Amino acid sequence: MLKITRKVEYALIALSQMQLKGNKSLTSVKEISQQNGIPYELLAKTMQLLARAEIVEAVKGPHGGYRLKKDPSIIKMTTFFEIIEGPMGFMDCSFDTDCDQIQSCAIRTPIQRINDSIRNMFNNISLQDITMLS
Amino acid sequence: MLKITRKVEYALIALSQMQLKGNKSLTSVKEISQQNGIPYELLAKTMQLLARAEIVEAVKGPHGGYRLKKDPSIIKMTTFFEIIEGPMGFMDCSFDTDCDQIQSCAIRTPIQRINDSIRNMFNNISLQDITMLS
DNA sequence: TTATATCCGACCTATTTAGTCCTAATTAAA
DNA sequence: TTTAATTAGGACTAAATAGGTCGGATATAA
Ligand code: SF4
Ligand code: SF4
Repeated sequence: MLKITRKVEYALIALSQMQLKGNKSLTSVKEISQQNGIPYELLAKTMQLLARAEIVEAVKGPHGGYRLKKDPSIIKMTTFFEIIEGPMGFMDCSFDTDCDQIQSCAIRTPIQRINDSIRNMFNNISLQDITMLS
Repeated sequence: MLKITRKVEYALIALSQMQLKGNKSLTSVKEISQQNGIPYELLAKTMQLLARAEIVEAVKGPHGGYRLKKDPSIIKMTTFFEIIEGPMGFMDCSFDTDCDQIQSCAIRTPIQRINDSIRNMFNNISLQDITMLS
């Protein structure tokens, strides 16, 4: 419960490694997956999500790979999570309205406040805060 | 991702309802499950966890049920979550040491800080903060 | 032309979450 | 003393999510 997924972890590791190399040079999925013991195909798909969202830029062909496209310091963790995993919410009713109890639910309001606090917290953490290890 | 489970929600709803009735009278699982459209057996098992943890007190037999045993204002949400779902952590390495990358992992430290912030947040929210609707 | 990349969907597997079933044990009340 | 209502708890099944794999397409440097 309340865990991040491997895909998110892998993406963070990848970006962290790319930042180390500087954002001029390209880093391939192969390189990242080998150096960190991450399943190639899964990381590849995750990088594709980041490319679609224009977090990184892809260069195809031999000696291709990815490079950072946006400054990680302006990317919120909330955004990052949702690029990879889709809508994020503490409970179902925070992003869809399918719950039967939604009218009479006694805990919805207080728990929604917690949801907001968490979102708020991740809105104030940037990708840079995690990938720039210190 | 980052969602609470139904068991946690059901437990919160149950406790919320019990608090409304006052902590002298007993509330049965049947009553709670019917009034809130919650699966009886699942709620029953969840209440048993709370009883073992002495959050509530059980009374068997006809007209039996549960009543609050501890003051909800002194129970941290962290504790509550872990009673129901077991060890809570943002990633695997925050409560077990089985991850292969644990030595070389570039993101462990910064992400551990986030984990600590979340724990800290839930250490400062009491059960009462959620079950006493306002 | 070939080898090396990303791209992308379909698929499979494992794990976790959610829900069900069945059989005690306890006890108030008929 | 029997019956019905309640909690206790294990075994099981079903559904949803997470994690991982495969195959083929597209682009491009050498
Ligand atoms: S309405 Fe209540 S029970 Fe339904 S998802 Fe929201 S918090 Fe949970
Ligand atoms: S060591 Fe790194 S990869 Fe492993 S669980 Fe911890 S954060 Fe995730």
